[in-house]
Amino acid sequence: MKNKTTTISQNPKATRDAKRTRLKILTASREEFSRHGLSGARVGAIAKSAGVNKQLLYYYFGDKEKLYASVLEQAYEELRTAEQALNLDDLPPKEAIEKFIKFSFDFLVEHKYFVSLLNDENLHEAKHIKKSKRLPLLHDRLRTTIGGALERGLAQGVFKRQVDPADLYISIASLCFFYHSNVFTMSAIFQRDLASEDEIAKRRAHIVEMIMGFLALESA
Amino acid sequence: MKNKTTTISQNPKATRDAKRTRLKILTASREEFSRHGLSGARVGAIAKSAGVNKQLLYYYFGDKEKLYASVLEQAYEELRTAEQALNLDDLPPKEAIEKFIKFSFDFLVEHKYFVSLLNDENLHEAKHIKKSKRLPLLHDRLRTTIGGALERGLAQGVFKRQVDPADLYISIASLCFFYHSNVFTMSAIFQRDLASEDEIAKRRAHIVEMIMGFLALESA
Amino acid sequence: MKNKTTTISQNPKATRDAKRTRLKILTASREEFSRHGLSGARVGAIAKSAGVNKQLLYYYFGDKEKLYASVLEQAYEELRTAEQALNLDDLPPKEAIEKFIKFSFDFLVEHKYFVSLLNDENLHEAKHIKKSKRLPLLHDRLRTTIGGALERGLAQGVFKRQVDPADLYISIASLCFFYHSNVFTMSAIFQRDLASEDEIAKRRAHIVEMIMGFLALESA
Amino acid sequence: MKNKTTTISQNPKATRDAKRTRLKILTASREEFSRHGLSGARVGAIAKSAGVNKQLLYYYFGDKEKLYASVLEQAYEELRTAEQALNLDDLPPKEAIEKFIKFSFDFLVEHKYFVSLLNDENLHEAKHIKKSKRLPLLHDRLRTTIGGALERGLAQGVFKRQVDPADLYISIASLCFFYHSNVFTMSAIFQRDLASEDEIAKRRAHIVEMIMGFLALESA
DNA sequence: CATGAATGAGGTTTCATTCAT
DNA sequence: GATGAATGAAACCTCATTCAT
Repeated sequence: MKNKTTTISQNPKATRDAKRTRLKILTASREEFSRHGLSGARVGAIAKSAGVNKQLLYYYFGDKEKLYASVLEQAYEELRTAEQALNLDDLPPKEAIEKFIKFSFDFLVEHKYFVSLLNDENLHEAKHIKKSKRLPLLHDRLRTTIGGALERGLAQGVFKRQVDPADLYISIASLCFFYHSNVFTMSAIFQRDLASEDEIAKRRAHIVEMIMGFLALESA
Repeated sequence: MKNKTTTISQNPKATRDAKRTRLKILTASREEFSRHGLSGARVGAIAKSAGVNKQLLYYYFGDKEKLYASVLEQAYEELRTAEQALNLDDLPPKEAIEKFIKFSFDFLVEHKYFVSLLNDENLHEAKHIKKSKRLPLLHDRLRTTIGGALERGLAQGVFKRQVDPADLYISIASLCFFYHSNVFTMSAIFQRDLASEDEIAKRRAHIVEMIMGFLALESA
Repeated sequence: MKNKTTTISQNPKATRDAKRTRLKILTASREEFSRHGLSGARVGAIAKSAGVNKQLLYYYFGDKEKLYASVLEQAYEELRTAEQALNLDDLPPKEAIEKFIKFSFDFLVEHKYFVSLLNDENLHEAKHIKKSKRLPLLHDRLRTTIGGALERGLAQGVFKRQVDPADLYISIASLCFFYHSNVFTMSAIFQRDLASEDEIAKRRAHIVEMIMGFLALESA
Repeated sequence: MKNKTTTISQNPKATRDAKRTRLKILTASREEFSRHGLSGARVGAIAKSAGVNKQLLYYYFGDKEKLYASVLEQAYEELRTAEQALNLDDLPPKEAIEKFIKFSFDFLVEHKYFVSLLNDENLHEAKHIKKSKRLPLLHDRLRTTIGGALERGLAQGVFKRQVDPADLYISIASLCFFYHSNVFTMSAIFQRDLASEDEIAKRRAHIVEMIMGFLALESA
């Protein structure tokens, strides 16, 4: 009786498994919201692709907007969790920052939905993630990690300038995020397929060089 | 026929002035689309805020999506026109690039709708602007201008590395665009108001320094 | 051009006649609301029986609840208008009161929807008619009329007691309204068909006698 | 088996006590149905306020409508039981009738839900209470009681007219019921708070006077 | 006796769009 | 060039009810 929940989750074919159902809904929602945005997404489409009754979305998440907020929170958590798994604190400063840049870039390649979700959330002035209490905490840890690497690098002389870790983070995020975020309009305008593997690899290198160069350069 | 339009536009209160009406609709649409995206925008809201009958939107633009495409095209034209007015070709290379960076940043401060419109269009994989024939042309001129400055700078020794003008453009755009595009989520997560005048000014300087530093640094 | 509206309303078959359409909706709504109450009524059923598109109800009335409020207001107006057409002020006091009682009773026989509408509105604690500004005014006139008859009767000695016109009105309304309002439960419990013509006529006489007797009796 | 229930009801905290659970559901239902009517009531709301699982309502009562019928029957029984506890047969005729009037009025003050329930049941043309077999029986006794008092009063000369007990009952019920039933719309229209203690006391006296006066008056 | 998970039908409302003038 | 009236499809959401345990 005690391990009832455990028992059920061990059964992958159980139909009455709340956790599994919740997750199926969340995954389907992420896909739909990232493809069409909050207002373009269709509750019916989510239910269908999750293979559940429409009403179940309401049963578990209340309404469309709360479901959207849950998707956002989950997406951010995924990012932060992966970041922490990098163990940057154990690396020498240059390696740490470089690894972080590459990770930031690659994460977006592998989680394309993240870009669209965030853009759409910005359209709504971040009102959904503002409600989350967990997210700022997760971010604090990241800031400490980057800040630590920068300080160590400065002490060891491999970095030449004092940089606010948040500022650096924003620059890295800018360079990584924009490319994926605007790949369609840029490709259209430059008439050049920026989504090709070659272009992506080139860009990745370009970003690493720009950031590392910046840190290695004495401030004016 | 020719002076008919002229005559009418001289009368600012004319109700039956096609050009004026078209413009009113376009302006209202830009606002609505940038605030809510294509699917979040409401045709009725546009008509109301433009002060015209809903049916007129259809009369002038066909349907919602064509109206959206018109707004996008107009927005891009505005940007490119302003860029050309900078006359970068007449400036020394460093001044030219620096001026371009600052312009790119400031334009987004003053035209916030541009950021949202572009993000939303990327959600739709740029399918609307792909239809435009004018936009690539406008862009070519820009590439030439930046490329020219880079070459002159390299020849004069003020820039130390060979850079593809498109790559540079993307980096500049990344750094400028992302900050405005993601100001809400970043503010929420960092719990710091990145939309304040101070933060914006700091960011602007940071970007200029990063790009100019990059160009001045010998490639690894 | 000027008498455009007039012209249209003269055409009984016009499809694009706002006034006629509004009225059709209102009539169908009155029927549906009186039969099923606010929450039991179906917007779709109203549209169907009015012979119009569902959306049109929203176009004209905003939402279900505003439509309900309009129905209530219209129903009350009908009652008050009919009351005023009685010209009670021109009659001797006894005749006036008696005519009023009979009218009050008969009105409910002929406008059965009125009873149900009012009962349902009381379930909602009169929140819809509270919003109406016209209704209290209409009622004031009635109070004056009844008050006048009572005073004249007292002066002439045909009535023996001083009665607050509002109190009398409530008593009359009670006796008339309840019978129609509770005809179903009473019939069920007494196992006697109180809706038959005979019973109704008997009741009508009984009420007149009770009220007139009361007024003729010296107060204890 | 017999004393099982007894045993359990001695334990007031038992969760598995059928009788207690049934009663909790019934009480919650009475509240919900009287507030919102049959169609406005929500099964989920009842379950929640009864503190039980929704499915239990179905287990005990079959469906929403049967639950509604049970509530109605219980309410009526409460009324008739209280009426019989008055022991009117043991009183002199005038006292008996007067006591009955006052009781009828006060009962509705203290059991406001009764008014709403009955109104709503009339909206449904009494179809639920029609199914009850007990209710007519209960009513017969009442008729006999009132009839007895009327006859005795006539014989003793304190009442001056022959009145059908059912007719008298209806008049009393009308005057008592309507006031509570329509207190909201009447207050709104007269712009006077008829729910205040003063108004209620005044009304109660008025009704007693009107009925007793009627009985004391020789028929025309 | 009791519960949480799940469903299907249908409810109100919104939306882009078209018709008739 | 401009309007108000009207539509059909589909959106979100709610509801009473049943299933599986």
